[in-house]
Amino acid sequence: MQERVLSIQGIKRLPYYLKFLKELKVNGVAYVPASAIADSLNIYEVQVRKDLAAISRQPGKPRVGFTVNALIEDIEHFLGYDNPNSAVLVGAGHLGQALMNYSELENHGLNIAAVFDVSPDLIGKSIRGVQVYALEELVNICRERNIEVGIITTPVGCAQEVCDKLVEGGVKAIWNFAHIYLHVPSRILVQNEDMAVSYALLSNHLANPMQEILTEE
Amino acid sequence: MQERVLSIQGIKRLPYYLKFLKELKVNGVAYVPASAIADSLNIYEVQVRKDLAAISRQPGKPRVGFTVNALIEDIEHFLGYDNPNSAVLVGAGHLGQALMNYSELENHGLNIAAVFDVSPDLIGKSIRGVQVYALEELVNICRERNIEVGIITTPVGCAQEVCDKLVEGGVKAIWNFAHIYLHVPSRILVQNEDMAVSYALLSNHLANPMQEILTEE
DNA sequence: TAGATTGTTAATCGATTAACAATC
DNA sequence: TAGATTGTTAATCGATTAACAATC
Repeated sequence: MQERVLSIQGIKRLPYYLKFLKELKVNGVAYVPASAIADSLNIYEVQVRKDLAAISRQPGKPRVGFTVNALIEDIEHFLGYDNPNSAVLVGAGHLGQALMNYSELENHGLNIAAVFDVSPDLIGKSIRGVQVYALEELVNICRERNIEVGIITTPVGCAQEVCDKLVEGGVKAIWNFAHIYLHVPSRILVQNEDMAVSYALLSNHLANPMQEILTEE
Repeated sequence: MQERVLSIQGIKRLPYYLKFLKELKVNGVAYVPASAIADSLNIYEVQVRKDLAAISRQPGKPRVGFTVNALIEDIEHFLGYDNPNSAVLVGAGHLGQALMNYSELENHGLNIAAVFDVSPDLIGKSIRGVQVYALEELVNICRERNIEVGIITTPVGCAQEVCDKLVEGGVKAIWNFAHIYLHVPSRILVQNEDMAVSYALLSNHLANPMQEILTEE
């Protein structure tokens, strides 16, 4: 029997599978073969089958395919979307506010419990129903409310300092949008979302068009 | 002789090397060994050496290391930061405005020539000195000004439609921030920057802490 | 000279792709 | 039954890591 292990690249594909499956569901489609998922994303169907074999709790049926509803549930479960996490967001600039408006996060189990900023204009107000606090309160509020995830959308200059406070406050993971390599204890996961890295790939491709760089991230 | 080719993962590391090297330069450091770069990012020094071997135009010197200034120039050249590209940005919400404020992009050769939106409140105004136009003008302005890069920061619902217009307008690459797999002719590069993908990795890790997922993107 | 650091070649690891057997 | 689709095992490809020779 195959080991039920999914590659990191495979995990990255799951949100796209999920999006496609939800569209099928809305259109009332009950079953889907791996080939249809593969076609929608321009990848090989074997890859889809391997990914699904690692995460689906019921096997696909020959001549029929996979049950759309079951697959949606399995992917959501594997990605932990049924496992609520409490978070704080630090840095209420445009990027921070873009995240606050991204309702998918809430649907996927991420509850932003508090926002932090340095601007006196924002402190004490609320954004999308979430209170904005001064940075000084970060450690205490994280501890009191048992916060698991810290989101850093500050300027790069204070990102490490904010990160240290989040760690002190006891978070398990940091979602970092600043272009900096954060130093953290090894038990903490840092997930980087770095526009500078994404731009580097784009710029490099435009400067060296002979290189074959794939469209995937 | 080694082939001077850099892996995609290697390209993703370059912006971090660059950031570290610029800090050294500010501090007046003239030479740096690969081991110092590796230490700053918690990676193996052999990996740094391989990456640098692929992009540096002068070799490193035994007992001394690499020249900081030369390395900065070589990385910037390899990433195409000395190769200016003209761009348009579609979708002037929080995420779009965050990008407009990200001055690194301009320093790295990306000039945003025009912004597009559907909101009558924004059309005709300017953001950070860049004029906001109605979506109807997208194709024409791309053609007239020879735009090379289209940036999509719209809601997911209109992303494919905007993408089609950018392709019609003749862009070579699309920097896509919407959670959607864009269908484009094969000559066009799509660089995805997808928060939903990044979040999936984070959420999966929190739900299955036994899995060893690395901190790198 | 000895030692720090470089660059290269070979080995390992991880992910994708190909070939094929199993099943409804 | 034939054929569509599944899942698995083996082969290939790409990236990292280890071992080592070269140089100032």
